[in-house]
Amino acid sequence: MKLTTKGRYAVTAMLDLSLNSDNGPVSLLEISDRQSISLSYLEQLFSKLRRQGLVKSMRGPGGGYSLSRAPEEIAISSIIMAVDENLDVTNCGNATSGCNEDNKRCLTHNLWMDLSNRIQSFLDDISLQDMMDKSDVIEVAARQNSKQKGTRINLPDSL
Amino acid sequence: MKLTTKGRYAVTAMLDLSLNSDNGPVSLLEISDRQSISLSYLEQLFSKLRRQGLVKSMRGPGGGYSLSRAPEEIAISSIIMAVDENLDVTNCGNATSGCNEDNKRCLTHNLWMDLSNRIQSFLDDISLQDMMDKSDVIEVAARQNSKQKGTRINLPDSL
DNA sequence: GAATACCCGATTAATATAGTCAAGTATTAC
DNA sequence: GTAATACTTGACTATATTAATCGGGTATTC
Repeated sequence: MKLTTKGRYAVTAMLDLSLNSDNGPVSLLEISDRQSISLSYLEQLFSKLRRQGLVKSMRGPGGGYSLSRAPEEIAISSIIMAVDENLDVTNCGNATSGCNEDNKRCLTHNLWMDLSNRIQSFLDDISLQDMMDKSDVIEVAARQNSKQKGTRINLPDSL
Repeated sequence: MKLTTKGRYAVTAMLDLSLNSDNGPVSLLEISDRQSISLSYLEQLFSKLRRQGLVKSMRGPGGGYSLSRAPEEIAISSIIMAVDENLDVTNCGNATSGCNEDNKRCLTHNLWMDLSNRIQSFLDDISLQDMMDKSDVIEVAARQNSKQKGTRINLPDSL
């Protein structure tokens, strides 16, 4: 489990998507505008999110992305892991052989794996819905929405 | 709160230090050998750890580093934060002004700060001692120790 | 005073992050 | 069916961070 800006971007984008998905699919261009994340970077992120089954894509005019399941069902951890492909946080490449065996250095491997697992299970318990429910989210989103033309709730970046 | 390999190195080194501090100060050279972390990189890390008051240094022959307080009193979070100087995980530079105000994008700022805080308080509750107490740590350390000449318990890297 | 080991700054190499560019393909609307 | 929309993909580039290296220090012990 890594916590990087990349993961933050992904969580931000997914939150934006979730908050704005009342009127059908959301295009990456919209998210790019609202969150000030470059379109191409979003494309990279959503390519991974789609392959991990977190979002569905619809092509053509009016197309875009939508959540593939309810926000209650999407854990923050799954978003972060989807874009942080590099899953092995260990130096030994998570090698099950030659690591615990033959005197290879593996003590902190276990330690870190354990810590990593605990952080992950912590993030497993926080869903997209949980984050949407936070009062300050609703406040800020509403305030920003009132200042804009569209009917959709807007989600700022700075994630 | 960021989780990077840098922080992992620091936690590894601190664990090694903690496990081997029975016979006085531990030199970085020892840690370097046991953990396969370059000496100069350790110097960089311990420079920060020392400035943050987590370790004490003693110069001269027989010198080295020692924990500045009991391992029960050292939270994993404090180690990671000591070496990850870059504390603001927000894009707006954690600006208290101009962020919540004037339509600057700051919703996910709050969200991420909250998430970051929750992760941090989670890591606040895990001490160096907690990690030392783990059974697999003791097992591996003992096994490795039995295969080496020195009397000290050895801690492998791959953190 | 020689050996040890911390201390510090500058430099470099490797990797990851973030963004760009360009050429696609599928779908919708007309 | 054609044009516009919008996703899809891959290659490429710039920047930042990470990790390591080097070369000189200073303090301390023996």
